[in-house]
Amino acid sequence: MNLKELALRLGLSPTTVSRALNGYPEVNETTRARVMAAAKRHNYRPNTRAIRLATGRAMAVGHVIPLATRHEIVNPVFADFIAGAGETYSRNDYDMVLSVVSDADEETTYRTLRSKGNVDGVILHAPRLDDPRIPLLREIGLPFVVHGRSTGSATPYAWVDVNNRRAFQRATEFLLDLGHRRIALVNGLEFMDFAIRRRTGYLDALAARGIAPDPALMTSEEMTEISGHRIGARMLAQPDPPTAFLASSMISGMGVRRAIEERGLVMGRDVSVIIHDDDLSYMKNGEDVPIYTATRSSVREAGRIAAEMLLGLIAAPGQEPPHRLLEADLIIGQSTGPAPTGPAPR
Amino acid sequence: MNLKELALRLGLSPTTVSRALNGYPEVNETTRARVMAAAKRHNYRPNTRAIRLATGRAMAVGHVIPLATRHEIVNPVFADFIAGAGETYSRNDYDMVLSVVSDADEETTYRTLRSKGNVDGVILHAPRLDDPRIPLLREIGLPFVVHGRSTGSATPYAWVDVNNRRAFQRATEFLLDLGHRRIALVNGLEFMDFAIRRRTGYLDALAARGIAPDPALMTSEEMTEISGHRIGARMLAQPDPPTAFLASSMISGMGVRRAIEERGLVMGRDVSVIIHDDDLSYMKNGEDVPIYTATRSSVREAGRIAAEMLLGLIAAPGQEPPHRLLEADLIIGQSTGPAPTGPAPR
DNA sequence: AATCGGATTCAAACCGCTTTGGATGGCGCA
DNA sequence: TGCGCCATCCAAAGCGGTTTGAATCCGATT
Repeated sequence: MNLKELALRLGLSPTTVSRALNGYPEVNETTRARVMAAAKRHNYRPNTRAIRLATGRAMAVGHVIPLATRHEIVNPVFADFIAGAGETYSRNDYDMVLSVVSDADEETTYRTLRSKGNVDGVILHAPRLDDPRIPLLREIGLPFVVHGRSTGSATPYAWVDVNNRRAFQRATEFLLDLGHRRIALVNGLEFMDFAIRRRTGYLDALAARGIAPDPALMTSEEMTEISGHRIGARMLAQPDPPTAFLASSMISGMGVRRAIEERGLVMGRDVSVIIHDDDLSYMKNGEDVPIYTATRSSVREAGRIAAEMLLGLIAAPGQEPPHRLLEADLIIGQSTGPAPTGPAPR
Repeated sequence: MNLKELALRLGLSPTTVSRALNGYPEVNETTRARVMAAAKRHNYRPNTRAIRLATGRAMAVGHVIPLATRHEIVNPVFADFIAGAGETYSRNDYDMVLSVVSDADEETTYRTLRSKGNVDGVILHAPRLDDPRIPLLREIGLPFVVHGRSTGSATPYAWVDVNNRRAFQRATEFLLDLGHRRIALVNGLEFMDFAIRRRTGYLDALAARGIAPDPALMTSEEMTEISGHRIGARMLAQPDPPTAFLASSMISGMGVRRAIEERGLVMGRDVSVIIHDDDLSYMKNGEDVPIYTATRSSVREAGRIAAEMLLGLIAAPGQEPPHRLLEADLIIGQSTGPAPTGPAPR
């Protein structure tokens, strides 16, 4: 059942039927009702491909998922971010098209997406320092929103980000207030923009209390359980071990916890741990009470917001690039406590 | 730059240019070379929307991601499955469109996808027992491939699945060979088809050795760390605790491990653990040597295979639905050992 | 020399919708 | 009665490709 056929049955022209269905004013309300009814009755759905060609809009947005060729890692937060964004898209009748692409091909992908007209805009994931994709997208004129920010980028751009600096600053302050002085930072890879900001927040808080950072307490690695465990174990074996850890993700936090418990110590009593919690649906920080004290910010919510921003940008191009800074909550769990006085047990 | 304009510059008709670019035989090779060169020079890319309308094909496949409304869980294996499938799609110039949809709207989504012509086929995720989506898709005539299987489904359908039954049977046998007699099953929710099959494999292995299953050792919950921990703790506190655990995912296995260590026991020495390892890129089972003994099957590879199967189905419809059963590897890690003789320590 | 057939090329229809630029008809008003 | 103005509807021209059916060219065949 297509428009022409429906029009035929109604004894109307395709023009009128199209207008009736799309809510244009120049059609009699009685007629509109008739058309609507007939459309429903015959289960008519306009062909998306035709709409797209006729309107020149793709009614789709792209998410280009870079596959770091070296370690082939798929970022675990994607699933939730996309779930959030997806809700927004379906509500607005947009398709979400994903391109999984090795990062060598990323530039080509954007250019192709643009010239073939597959999408009306894209979300940029996992930005780095002075990310070259930002000027690229600007140059080819494809509307985009960055999930995160890119320190050093000269081009203005739209973004949605968590206030990572402030989150880690607050977390550090919280630990300092509990009396901790040796606080380890288990950070993600620092070519990623968010990792840099987190470190800055950590350093700022230390500096404000006049505490010199100890390089031996600062690491920057992939955020896996293994890596968290290795780092935790190594640091706790030091002569002057940290009494608290600040971990960039729940997963690495779990590794740290394992290292703590392996030494017969108790998390929250002997050693404190704060993690950053993306509030992933398949990785909850406890069921009712949080296990870990955490800086929490829902990545799913970020997805929703980024998607809305992008649709706005597509609808009204040429405006000043908007942005949104989300504050993370500091939620108190059972993994933190006052710094132990005296020598550590064992 | 579009086809008409390119044709104009070349002094050819759009017909010829189109044919030259698409490799049709009825065009002089000299002309073809000229056309190709001009296309490259002017950076011509045919407009996808026009191709789609003209050919009647969407050149896109859909992945409908159900969002269980109750717990709003995004399945953590999606990211990797999709990464695998995505590679296949880009190689074949197909788009991957994701619809995130609450499972109440799932039927509508499939029907809409079909009648609006957004996709040429879909991948069905997370099948349940006698899954109603299978006859639905068959009825509306949308080609599809199921990731997993659906016990009890009368309609034939295409699928790609891991041999879950056999994997868990082998894992159980392995533990039995090590002398374990009280083996706990920490299974996923058993309305999911894969969970049922895993339990069957476990039961089969026990039965083959004449061991009666103990309901107190069999659980079926969401596969989270918390849940694994709770189950592990409860079971280990029983009067006659299990000496081994079989966990349906690495995450729940991590919870079990924590419960073990909390009791001062050592995994692999006092209590054995086998997990199922989907080989997720962000959740590796150890770096060089595996930590957990595991039944391993790459979900990313499954994505690749399912995507290829679907593209095949789209290209040649009406054939007998193909399927592919992937065997899981049983890889030996450090989490298993001979059953302790005598009473458990402590 | 006339005919034939293969190799090339082209004009035009078509895919299913939107949108522009009129037509048509009824009604109020001078 | 004549005119202008709305309200309503329609024919036709796109959108940018693919594909059908036919034309043209040319060397080969008879």
